[in-house]
Amino acid sequence: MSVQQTSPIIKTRDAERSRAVILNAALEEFALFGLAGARIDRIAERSNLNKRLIYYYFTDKDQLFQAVLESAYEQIREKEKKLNLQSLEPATAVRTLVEFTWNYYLEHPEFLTLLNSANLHKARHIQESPNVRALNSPLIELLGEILEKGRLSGEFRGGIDPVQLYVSIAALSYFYLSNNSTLSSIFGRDLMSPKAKSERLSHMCEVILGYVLRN
Amino acid sequence: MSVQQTSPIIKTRDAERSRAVILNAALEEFALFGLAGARIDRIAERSNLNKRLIYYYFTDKDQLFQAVLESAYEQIREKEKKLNLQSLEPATAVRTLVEFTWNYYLEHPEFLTLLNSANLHKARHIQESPNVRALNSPLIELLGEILEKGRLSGEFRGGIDPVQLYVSIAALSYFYLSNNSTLSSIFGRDLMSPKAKSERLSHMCEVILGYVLRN
DNA sequence: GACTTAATTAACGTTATGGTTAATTATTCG
DNA sequence: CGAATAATTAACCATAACGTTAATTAAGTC
Repeated sequence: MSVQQTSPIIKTRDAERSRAVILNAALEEFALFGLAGARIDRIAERSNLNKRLIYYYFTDKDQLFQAVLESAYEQIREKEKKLNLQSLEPATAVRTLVEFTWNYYLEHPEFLTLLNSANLHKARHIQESPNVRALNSPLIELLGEILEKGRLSGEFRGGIDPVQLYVSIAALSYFYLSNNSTLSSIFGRDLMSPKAKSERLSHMCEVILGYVLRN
Repeated sequence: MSVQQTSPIIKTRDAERSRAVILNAALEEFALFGLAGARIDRIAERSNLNKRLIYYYFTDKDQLFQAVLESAYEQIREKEKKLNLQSLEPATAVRTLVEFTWNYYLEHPEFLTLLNSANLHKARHIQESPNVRALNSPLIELLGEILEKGRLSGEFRGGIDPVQLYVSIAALSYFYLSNNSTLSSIFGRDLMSPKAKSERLSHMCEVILGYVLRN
């Protein structure tokens, strides 16, 4: 019975797979250490692939970072689409967006640290990426329509700028999670306990809906 | 007439001054490149002092970063105190806090990037700094009192957690400014024009006061 | 004004790091 | 099957980066 012996593990070659594995390892590394703190050698180790392949597929560290960013944006945009906000009542749509944003950031802390790195570099990597800029959040237009619908039915106040609202919705979750460590330290209070998290979500919904709803 | 010739610039020695110069140069460097991206050699150049002095006064990069953080926190706490919120009407106090936060972040972008770096490192440098933790935002207690006063007079709603409110106030300004580059890029809209900035401040005041005020 | 101590400097050592060279092994395709 | 091409590897290079050694110069002190 000649079973696969010990571990010579015959690796079948697959460019797509290798590329994806590297991208994922890089995502982890960049999220953990930032762009400057990330180590190419460590990304190679993480992916169990030869370092040279990173350069083979991504040219250099910056382009690798750019690719990681692009992929991260694609992923959140993908999930945003699935929300189908246009089919919901305006108030429900806004609440759903708040909840989605919160949960997405909670489940993807890498996304936050990645964006922080991108911003430290003045979004250079995004500007150089036609891909990301093309994804140009159609969410904003959708949110505009939702606000208009709500205003016409009389339940929303008028004059709300969808960009301001979107930024505020993101801000409330983002800051709490991204700065959780310093905040918890300063306040001497665990902001990530289940109770704290649920209180945060309630609070954010109250703030945002309180603002949007005419009353 | 033997005037101070050319430029041998007799440097008087002053430990306090040197320490302060280094601290300031380090603040700039860390704010610009993050902890990992910052270069000790560059900090030496920035301060026009010998590199060895950095180690002489601050031991190593991490402790230097910690000192920079401590100093940054001290500065904002100092300014917060001067607001004298306790002497204002509750609604005015809250509005003042929103405006102060916005302006402070606007005038001190280094503070934001510094905090981002601190958070990337899980606030390790703050936990190791009894100094910062002692500064334990007395603002929260003050805010609690303001909320209570507003509730008693009937103009504020009840049941507001001062920590949640404080985090939200900070969040609205912080995220907008810290993530300004990516946001501007994604939305294809300059968020830092005077008009955009003034709109942002109005929006934030509406959101926060709308939440706090009973109506 | 010699002596001690504190501030400052130049030069150096070691390791880590991004990136490359050049060879090798698998895969594809006529 | 055999040539051409694509994926993968090991070993290497240059330099940048943190931190140190050890000497030097200014400031106090008696």
